[in-house]
Amino acid sequence: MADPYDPQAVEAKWQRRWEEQGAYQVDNDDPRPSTYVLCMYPYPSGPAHQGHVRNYTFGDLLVRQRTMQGHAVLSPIGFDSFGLPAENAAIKTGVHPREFTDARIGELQSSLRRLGASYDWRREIRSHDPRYMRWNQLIFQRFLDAGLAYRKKAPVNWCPGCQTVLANEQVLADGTCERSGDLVERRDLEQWFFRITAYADELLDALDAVDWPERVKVMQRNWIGRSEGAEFQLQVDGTGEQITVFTTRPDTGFGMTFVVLAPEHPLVDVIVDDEHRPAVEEFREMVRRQSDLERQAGKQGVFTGAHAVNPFNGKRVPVYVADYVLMTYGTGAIMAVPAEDQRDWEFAVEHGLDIVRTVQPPEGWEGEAWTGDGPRINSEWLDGIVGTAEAKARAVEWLETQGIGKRTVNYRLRDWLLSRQRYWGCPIPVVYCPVDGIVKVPEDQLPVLLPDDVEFLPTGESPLRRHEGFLRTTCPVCGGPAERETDTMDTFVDSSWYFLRFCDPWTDAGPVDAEAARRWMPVDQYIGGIEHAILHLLYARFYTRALGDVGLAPAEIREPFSRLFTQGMIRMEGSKMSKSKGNLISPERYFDTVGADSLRLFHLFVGPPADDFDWSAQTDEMIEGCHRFLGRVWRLAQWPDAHAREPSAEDVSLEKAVHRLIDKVSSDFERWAYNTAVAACMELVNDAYRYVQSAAGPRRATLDFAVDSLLLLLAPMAPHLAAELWERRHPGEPSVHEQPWPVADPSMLATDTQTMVVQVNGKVRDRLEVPTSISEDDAVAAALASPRLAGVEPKRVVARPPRLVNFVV
RNA sequence: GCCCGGAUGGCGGAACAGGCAGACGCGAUGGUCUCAAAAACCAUUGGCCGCAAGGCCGUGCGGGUUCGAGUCCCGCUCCGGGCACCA
Repeated sequence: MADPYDPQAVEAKWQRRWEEQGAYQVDNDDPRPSTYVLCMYPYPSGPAHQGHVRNYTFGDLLVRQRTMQGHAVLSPIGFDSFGLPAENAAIKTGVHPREFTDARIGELQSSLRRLGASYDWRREIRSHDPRYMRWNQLIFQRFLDAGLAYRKKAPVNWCPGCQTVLANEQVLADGTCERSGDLVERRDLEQWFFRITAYADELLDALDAVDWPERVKVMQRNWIGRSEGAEFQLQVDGTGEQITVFTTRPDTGFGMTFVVLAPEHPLVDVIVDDEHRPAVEEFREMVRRQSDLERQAGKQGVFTGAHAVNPFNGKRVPVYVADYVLMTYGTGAIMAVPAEDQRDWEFAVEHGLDIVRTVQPPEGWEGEAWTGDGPRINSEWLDGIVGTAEAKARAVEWLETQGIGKRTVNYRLRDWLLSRQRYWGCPIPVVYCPVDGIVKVPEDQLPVLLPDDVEFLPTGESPLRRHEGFLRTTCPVCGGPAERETDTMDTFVDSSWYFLRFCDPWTDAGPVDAEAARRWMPVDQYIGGIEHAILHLLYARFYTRALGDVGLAPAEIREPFSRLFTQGMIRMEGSKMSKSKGNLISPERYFDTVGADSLRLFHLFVGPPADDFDWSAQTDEMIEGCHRFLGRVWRLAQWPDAHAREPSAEDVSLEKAVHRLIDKVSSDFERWAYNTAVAACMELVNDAYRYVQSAAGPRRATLDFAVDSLLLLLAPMAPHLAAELWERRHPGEPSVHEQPWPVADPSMLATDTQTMVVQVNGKVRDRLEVPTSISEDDAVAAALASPRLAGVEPKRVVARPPRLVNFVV
């Protein structure tokens, strides 16, 4: 009898061998057709968690299968190694973020190797590697040259306790600082931005062509938030001032009964009259102190004392300042049409302002704004028009002929604020000179490195700010004293182009080698968590285009990821699995017991890869079940006795089942149905056990075909076990992963007979075994002959041979 | 509030194109082997009625289309996610 299945021994052996052989290293001049499979590179938080296991199991399956299918598969890995947790750890423990991060990377690497994931480790990238930082900084400077990076004053989250700016993610839902608990304020500070809005249209339109999950596309579309409308000018009564407003409903202009400016709008100061100035000032001050959350609480506002003229009907309307109008969208000013906008309606009711309907609402509609379609009323030359689209077009045309407005498009998307007042990130490579202003650090001095001799204190302020050696420098232009930029880049910058660097991570000539990028890009399959549906994926799409447009990458590569798969999240009792919640279940304990193959198989089997799943009390038992299955494969593959004989009906039947399995697993892999692929393999093993234990016993050739096929199919799923069993069965031959992916013989896919359902009025009355090729007449005759249908006199017959016959009585 | 998903046995899930609901696994029950246990193997396992043959009910709820609906349509309920005063 064969030795028992010892996953630890088998897995260690094959992991060592793959490592020694460089099994999944691929060269850029590899003659085979190219495939680029990429899992989102991880933030190194320590040993892998189950979310990593899931992600890298899916990726590894694809890498191994495509390799067996004859492709040169680029499968790189790296680490998104800048970020706040390392800095927080430094503040807490005094360990330098670099030391901390390198240790976490070591742990995660070990987990990935023990999982049996196959990478070209020669191409590894770490965001905090000076060789990567150099190019990060060069890209920034080229963007600066091209006007794609700029600096401007922007409202930011300011924590008075920590004396620093916070990222949005660090502000809790109740508007307080996650660290100090202080109420976060808004402050206007100079910040760096990337001009992602310049690409808004292209980023939106190109979504149609990518093979991505529809919900991710929808999220990106909503995030970009394109809305078409018109901008036009209003005269402020008694002054020379004009207010420009943006609206998506120019067709409702006759219903404008007031105008609202955002509290931050620069015209407020100019148009407010003396009587109302104190109240307006007080209101603006109150809004300035409010958090976003408070601001959303209600609709408050005050009258400025000024009036504007509605150009549609020449009427004087009051100008208000209100918190529900945002300076950051459109022009920061609106024409308020309470009858057709619910927010304006509420404000009008609160302040006793006029409401004039310009679209006739349906019968019985009252007490609210009507935003639907309907005949125009109170609108002079628009009266009677029913279609909103037509009315809009007419209104815009009118604004244009009057010379006071034009058709415009607005986006919800804002430019990308990339500065972070943090230490553990890539320094922004500029200096500030009192004479020459913003000056780039000369290219031959890149990268600007982070100084090591810094103190990490719980003040929240970046240590760079207090590091004189870093801060004080000389101006590259005039040689005079200058101050270095102490902000670092958002870590999303690092992850926005790493996939391009993977194509040739060695080149010294620039961030991206054009030839290598042309060979591998775009990524054929990108795999990662749904939590990156918006930011990372949008930034990467922007970066790929911008790099092309500034000449740092081939300009024809626009979309970085042609296919995207977003795996579901692992939850525990309904909440997202994360380290901060302390609910991690380490994969290491499974590696040490049932082995990596069993854990991999579990993740493939537990449910659809795109769905979330709950890690529950039952999960260990299910992993145990996968281990049990692999044990059955282990013993089946080394089944001691089998005979040589002419194939019997049972032999042919098993062989056909194997062909169907090959067909099913292949197509299930393509449609991300790993769970049913595993189930089908289990079913075949069950069949095979019945087969080998039958009275006649197994036929050697049939059993070998079944087992070898099974091992080939399992090779991407349970790679260690498949490799070990294949080697035992085929000593001296190339390994299972070097074999071609099996292909089913179409002539063996068809079955001779199948079950036909006989129904009466749609209810199953009998099941008959019939030839697959049965004719309609024969099917009906066979069904009628069933003793279970005695006395049935059909009024109508629905025959769908060979699946079903239904009699209507 | 708006936009997307989802709801199937005790549990995870399957049913890919409107045609056998519950594949596969977990759990449970019974059996074989064993001094015993573990492991392994075999069998049963949606609910109700029935000795049985068999029958009835059953995919969140209420309608509808169809010979036939988990699947399509209309109206809800609940759960999850995204966006959220975006003019």
